[in-house]
Amino acid sequence: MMNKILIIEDEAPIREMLVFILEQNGYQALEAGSFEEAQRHLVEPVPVLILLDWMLPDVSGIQIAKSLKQGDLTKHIPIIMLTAKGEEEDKIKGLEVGADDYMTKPFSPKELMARIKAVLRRVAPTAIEEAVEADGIILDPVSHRVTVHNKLVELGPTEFRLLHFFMTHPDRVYSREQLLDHVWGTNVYVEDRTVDVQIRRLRKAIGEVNTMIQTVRGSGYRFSKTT
Amino acid sequence: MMNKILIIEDEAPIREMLVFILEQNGYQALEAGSFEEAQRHLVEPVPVLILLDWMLPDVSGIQIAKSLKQGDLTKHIPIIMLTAKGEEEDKIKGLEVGADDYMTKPFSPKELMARIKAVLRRVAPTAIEEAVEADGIILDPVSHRVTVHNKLVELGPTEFRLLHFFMTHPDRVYSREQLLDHVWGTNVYVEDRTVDVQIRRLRKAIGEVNTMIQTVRGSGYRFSKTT
DNA sequence: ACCTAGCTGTCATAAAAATGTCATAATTAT
DNA sequence: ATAATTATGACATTTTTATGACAGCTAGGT
Repeated sequence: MMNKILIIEDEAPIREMLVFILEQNGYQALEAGSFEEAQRHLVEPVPVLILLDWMLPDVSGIQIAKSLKQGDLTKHIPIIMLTAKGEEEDKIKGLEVGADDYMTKPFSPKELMARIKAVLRRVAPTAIEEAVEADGIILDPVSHRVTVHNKLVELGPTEFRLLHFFMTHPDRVYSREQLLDHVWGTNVYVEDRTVDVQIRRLRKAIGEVNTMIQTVRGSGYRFSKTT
Repeated sequence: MMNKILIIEDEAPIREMLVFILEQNGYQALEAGSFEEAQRHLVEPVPVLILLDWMLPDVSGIQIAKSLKQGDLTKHIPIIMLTAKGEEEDKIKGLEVGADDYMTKPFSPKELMARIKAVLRRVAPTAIEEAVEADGIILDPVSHRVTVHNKLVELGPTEFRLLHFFMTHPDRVYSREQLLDHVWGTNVYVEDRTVDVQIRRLRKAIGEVNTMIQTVRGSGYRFSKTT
């Protein structure tokens, strides 16, 4: 995962505390004491979120937020404003300018992480999860159910993802490595042969229609209605 | 409260004006230039209202309204149509298809907000106050009572809200985080695992029918009559 | 202000399910 | 027949969920 989060905050102690919390939670923290410093982090690959202090010495938070929301590269990056207590009315301005949330200092690590996750969740709505159908197999990502000829089938998480991938990418051979990338996710270290085993489990689970999961000797596997 | 309102309007200037007005009034504005773009906003948590332009380049407003009123997720979202002057007869069609109100461009911010509030006021009670039933479970928000096979069941506040949410959103998997968002409310910071515990309490409280509260390993929980 | 009872969130631990790997059998290609 | 490749069953480990216990909190009552 290793998502990058940019911190724009002039006070070093607070910044370091934020870094600590973020790294503790599996994020990569980028530090900037000013808007200028921040620039060098605003290049590809761009951070997924920005924590922006409201009170900065030179440029005000409002201006930074505004210019962030104008740049093509940065306009879609959600911003969480950090304000001191009692700057309530800044909240209004902040949200107007395009901040996605704001947080009053001091705050707990728990609150910080909760807000970050909430914002990220809000910004990246789950893709259009449409049900897929193929020759009697129906897979519905919304209810997370799979039926074969209208009979419910129990699948483990990996089997489910594997079948979903196959059904959305039919008539195409995928090597074991490719399947690992797509279904298991990148940077997962497992044996190629593990794919074979999951394929077998999936075939067993879906019964007769498993003829659609085809072995392509020397190449990998393919999902297809025709043999 | 941060209610989301979705704007479907192809002309950017008008859209931006709407955004400005809405945010000024404490709503969160979502923008879409086409029906397609709108899709990505039509996922949980769903907007509370949709402002829909009548004249869109590709699909007509009527069609959009129609398909919105068919989707399970979207059918209860009120729609305000935006029409140009002189398209009077469209009003008829619009209301037929399920629009809740319509407004002729140009309009003042005051009028816009007034209509939005009126529509929300009109819609809210029916949506929220209605009793829900599912396979022997009856939950009545008005009397705040729950019966299972006509026997009264005692629920704590959180259990009640959780059950209510499930019953009004059946056959859908929700992650722990999503449940926290919907049932506990945003800006509440509790552990994911807390959901497990409340689920257990709710299951224990409702007795045999707890088979409807289903664990979906690796994904979350689901409420459904069928297993 | 001081109790009390009910709710809630968290933690520790138990239980269950899923997963990766290996050894071996079966199949296919050369 | 031999080598290469895939299928399968078994098993240990890891991951995920269920459960019980407990302490803090809150609202209502005295």
